[in-house]
Amino acid sequence: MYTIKEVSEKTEISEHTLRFWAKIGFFPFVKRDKNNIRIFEDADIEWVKIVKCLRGVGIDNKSIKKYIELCIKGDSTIKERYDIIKRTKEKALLQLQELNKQLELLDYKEKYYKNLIKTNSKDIWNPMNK
Amino acid sequence: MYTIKEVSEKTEISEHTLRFWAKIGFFPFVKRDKNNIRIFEDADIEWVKIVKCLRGVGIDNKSIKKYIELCIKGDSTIKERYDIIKRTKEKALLQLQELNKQLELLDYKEKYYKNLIKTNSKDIWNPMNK
DNA sequence: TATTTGACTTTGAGTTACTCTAAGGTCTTA
DNA sequence: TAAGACCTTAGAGTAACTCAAAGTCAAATA
Repeated sequence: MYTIKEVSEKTEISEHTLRFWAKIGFFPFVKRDKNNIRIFEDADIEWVKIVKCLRGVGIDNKSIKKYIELCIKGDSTIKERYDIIKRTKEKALLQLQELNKQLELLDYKEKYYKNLIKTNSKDIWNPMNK
Repeated sequence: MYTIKEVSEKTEISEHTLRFWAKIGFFPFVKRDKNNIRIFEDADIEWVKIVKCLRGVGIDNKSIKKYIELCIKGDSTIKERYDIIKRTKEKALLQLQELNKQLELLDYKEKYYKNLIKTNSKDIWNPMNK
């Protein structure tokens, strides 16, 4: 059983964001104690990680909410949930490609600047080198 | 020489966003024709791609603006620009790790659902499986 | 020639997803 | 009993788009 602060530390999601996610219905299973304080179980932490994963690959909050509702609805929605996960994975793979391209560009620029500094030469006006 | 529409197609950045970026000073080198229409050169396209790359790895607009100003300032800022690129690259590498972790989770879930469908079994209430 | 089409312009409002502040309740420790 | 560390909520503020409205201009079509 964890407080929101502990969940924040475990998941690396800020308390603010966790409360915001709670408010918009991302944690329908989290109980409260007699003082109205949220008590997260281990299973809730896993749930937070899933939400973090979906947000992390750019799924918007409305779609995440929809997925959560499908989970609650039960077995009849398994196929639909499978499709969502599959599409999300495909999206994430595209992001991976994009990120690798960006890393290549950053690597090129890092080396360019490093060489400029080492040889004490002047920068040439060419956007590729900026 | 390209119109904003062509730049949008070449860079996969919406015209809206390109105009927004222009407004906040991301393209200080783009000229206008006699009708006040922006004319992008090949070098400007490269520049757009660099901005896209920096935004893509989550650098905020204020920091991008600062980097652009350092570029304009000239050779005295080379070391500072090198540091920015280096830190950005490190940030992107962390994102790559994170994305790979997320892909692992999505892959696990995809397989889980696939198996549920194949064996026509029931979902077990466990957040790892949602 | 007139008008319609389509690309461009600007300003400014709307949206998403946080992010933060203020005001306040409860519990433990000095 | 008061300070400190937790927690709560409502609501304001922010970043980065995203879109709509209103308008200019030039080429293509009736």
